[in-house]
Amino acid sequence: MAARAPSGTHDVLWPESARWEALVARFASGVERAGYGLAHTPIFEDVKVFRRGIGEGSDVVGKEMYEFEDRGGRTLALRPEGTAPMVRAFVQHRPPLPWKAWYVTPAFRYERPQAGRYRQHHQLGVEALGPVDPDLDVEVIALADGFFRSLGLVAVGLRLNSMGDEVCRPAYLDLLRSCLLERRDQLCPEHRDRFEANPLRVLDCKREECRTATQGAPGLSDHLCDPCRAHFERVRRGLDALGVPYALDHRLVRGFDYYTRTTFEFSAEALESAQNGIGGGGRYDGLVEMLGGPPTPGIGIGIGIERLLLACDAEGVFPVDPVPLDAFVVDVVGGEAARDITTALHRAGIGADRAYDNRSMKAQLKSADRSGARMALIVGPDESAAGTVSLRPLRGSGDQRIVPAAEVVDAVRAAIGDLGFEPPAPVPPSL
RNA sequence: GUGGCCGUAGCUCAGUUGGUCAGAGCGCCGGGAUGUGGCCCCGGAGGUCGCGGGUUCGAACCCCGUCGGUCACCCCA
Repeated sequence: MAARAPSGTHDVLWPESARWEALVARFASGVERAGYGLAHTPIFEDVKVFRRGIGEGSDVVGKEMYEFEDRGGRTLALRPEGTAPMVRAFVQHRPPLPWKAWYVTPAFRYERPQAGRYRQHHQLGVEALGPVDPDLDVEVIALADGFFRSLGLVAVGLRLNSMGDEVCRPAYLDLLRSCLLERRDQLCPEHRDRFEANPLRVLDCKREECRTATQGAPGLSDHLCDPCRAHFERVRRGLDALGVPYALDHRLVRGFDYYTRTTFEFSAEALESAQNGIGGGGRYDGLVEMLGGPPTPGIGIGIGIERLLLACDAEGVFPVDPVPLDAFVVDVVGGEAARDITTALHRAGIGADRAYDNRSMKAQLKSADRSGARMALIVGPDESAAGTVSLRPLRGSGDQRIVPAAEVVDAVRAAIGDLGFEPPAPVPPSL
């Protein structure tokens, strides 16, 4: 049996990997322009980092974590999401507030794979700690919105809700519980006997029974305390002012316990598969304390790279454009010329590849063509004897010509311009 | 964790009611070309038909199991 990647994981090979790089770069330029700095944190953490914040009762902590014990007896877990580790890093280092950071990371969850859902997926995200300012919520949401649009995506929906805080949420939950108790018989079998622990789940249930049973149920956003209501209104006003479209959705419930106040979810409407959530996040004003830090509010968003790319495919946007090589060296007289010329080109900052194993000219030129290189540099018996190289354009227009071997680097550089391409960027001398 | 569908060459797939059914296209390698890629033509390599049992005179084709893939539920990115 041939080895293969574990279930739910996947390899990202060239040229798809180029698209990933471009996506990350696009995100980075957007958020760094807004003052967010890149942070790398370990891929695994003490399992408590996740248990405390995400919540023991959540599916992610309860049954989806990749947990393991290391040789020292520590119980660790591969990160199932990006926020908790970032907050842990904040608690540990206490950078000055406000702390605005972004990340790109794999995330691991033991779930049954399906379209747009993987056991290892990758997320881009930002976290902003310190301010309670609703404009910070607006900033984070607007950054994500702008990022999606910059990719060319059009069919992206944004749903918005408020989870309240420790003041108003408990009271609301009691209200909702009693309401559900009255209509218990109308709920779906799944929730009939288990809405006590997390009644919000019922609002999020997609079954027809629960849908109709909760038709007139109270929405959390209608039962917010004054500070939460004011915060929510200012977030909405900010989004309105910036022209970021959204829909209020009091059924929007997110699976992590740490969320307070503003929560939101971006979905790709162009995706026909079930998993169309491309980004989600919200405020977590109690999370820093849960992880042992001083009371510090915060807000963040996580964006799924795989799903985002699927959404781009569905809309036919954000295509890959791999950077082509400048030259491909064809050497049919032993290979020493290929070795020397490609190295000289590399040292000069010019992209060059070559054929190996002394194959036929036809085969080498075929490789040259497939490589996408802009020109072939041919060294055959004639050139070898004359101390020259034949420069044959493969892309663009131009005639084949013969140049002295000693001047091949300059000739290639000149030819790049002649063929109408951008000149190669200068490279550090060490390369 | 539960359920539907699927599992034939590197890739996409044909394979009629079980009896030359081990194939095609693409890709790959080589040749046609007097040293010159892309198009075309010719040839070649490559598969214990996921694996293990069973039924049968005979199974890629039927049955059971198993592994893998895929989609959906759940949940999330």
